[in-house]
Amino acid sequence: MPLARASGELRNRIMLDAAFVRDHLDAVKANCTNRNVTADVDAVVRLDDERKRIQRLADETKAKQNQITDGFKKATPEERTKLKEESGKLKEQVAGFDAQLAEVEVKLRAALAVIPNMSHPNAPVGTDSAANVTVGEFGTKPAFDFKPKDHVDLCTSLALADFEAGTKVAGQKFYFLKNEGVLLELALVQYAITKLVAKGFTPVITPDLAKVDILEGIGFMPRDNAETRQVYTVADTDLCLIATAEITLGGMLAEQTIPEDQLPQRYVGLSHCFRTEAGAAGRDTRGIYRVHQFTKVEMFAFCTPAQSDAIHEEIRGIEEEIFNGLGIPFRVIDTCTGDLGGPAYRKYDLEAWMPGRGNGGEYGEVTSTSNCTDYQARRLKIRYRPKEKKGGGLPFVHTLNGTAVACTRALIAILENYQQADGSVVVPEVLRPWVNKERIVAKK
RNA sequence: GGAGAGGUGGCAGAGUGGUCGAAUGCGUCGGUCUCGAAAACCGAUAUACCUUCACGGGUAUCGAGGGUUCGAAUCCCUCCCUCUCCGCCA
Repeated sequence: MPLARASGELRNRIMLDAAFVRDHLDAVKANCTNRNVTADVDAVVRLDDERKRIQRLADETKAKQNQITDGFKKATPEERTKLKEESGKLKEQVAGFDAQLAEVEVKLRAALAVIPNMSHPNAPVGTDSAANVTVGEFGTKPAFDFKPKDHVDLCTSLALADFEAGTKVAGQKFYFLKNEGVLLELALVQYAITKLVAKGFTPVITPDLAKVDILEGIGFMPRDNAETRQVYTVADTDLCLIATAEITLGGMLAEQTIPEDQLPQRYVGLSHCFRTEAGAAGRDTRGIYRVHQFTKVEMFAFCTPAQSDAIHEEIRGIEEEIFNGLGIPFRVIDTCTGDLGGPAYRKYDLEAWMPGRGNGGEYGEVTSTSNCTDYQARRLKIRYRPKEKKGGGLPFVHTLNGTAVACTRALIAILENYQQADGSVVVPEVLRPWVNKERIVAKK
């Protein structure tokens, strides 16, 4: 099968950052420090200067060529021979400049690629998760008068999942869902999508694979070496298994210009998610907390810069509503700068209480919502056409994403919080229309 | 997978080697007219990058990449995509 080519449009995507870096050099450097990222910011300016220099030379040479062409028609035969000769020389020069330009652009792109997005002024500053701030707590942790089981025991005793079969068929960290495990997953999907459609989100089922260019535009690094790569690549193609529908939903509008009056656009996408979990070997090996494949309902929004802060709060509110609706206790974390990753400008995590986790229960991340401002839009070339025309180019949209329901993690929280002394699990009320029972009991 | 047709500006749609960044229509914006509106008329209306304090100037772009030529939307090659028909299949 032939490899699909990267489109020319996408190829130059990261170039556009250079001017911003140049204009905010100190702020960008400080941000890298806050984010605990080592990046040669000065190299960007240096390489950008070089790029401009070469481009000017190339453009001037091309202009000369065009002049020759313009004068060709009224030239005498002798003059024409001369002009052809001259044009040939210029052509060689242009080829040289273009080659240099391509080389510098590759370097510039590489230098820009490691620079993270700027950070929200209110995001807590800190280099690791210790600096994260809890900004809200919801629900009441269940008080058990028995020793609560973890989700692995519950899955096994209630026959909701088969981990051995998963390992046999696909390897460690794969699983089969069975019985009410299946019904619960489907119910969670229905619950989330139904709720979001009612809120005006457009439902989408996305591809489970996407091209490397799209992954990179969203901020993933599929070209990393196999040891550190977070996504699966498909051999002999330029495709990856997606790690989240954020990838496909964001890519959906790549290279488009959207009229301002069509913003914001809110989508709710359903997909499978595939993660190599490179670097997580040995961690969370039990059960379905950290797996290579799971199902997720994801929110995604495209909007103007003026709208993104409010939509971020809106998405966070929806995530809270979903977990409040499920009756699961959780807390909300305002992620600190060092923990934001590359694309996020600000990020909130919802951490659900998981009574079976660790020693006597622990919080575990169940959702995450990020405002990526124009970081992804620049790379994917998603612009909007403002109502009021102003000078200088079309601005980029802002993109936001947020988990509605990550099925495996939600499943853990449900099973562990809703378990009963007799080993059964009560089905959260909002899921009963789809599960069709109030309680999951052991099979005979 | 096979055969055919086609990919041009916000949209529709001309353009088959030389002022073509691109006719025309529609749309949009501004103006005239009007008490106001419609209609009519006049004008403006692609994007990116480089350059300039600014006016402006330059380069590139007609699906993508490469080639022929002094010169390519127009000719040649490769690829991608869309449509129609056939085959196959959930």
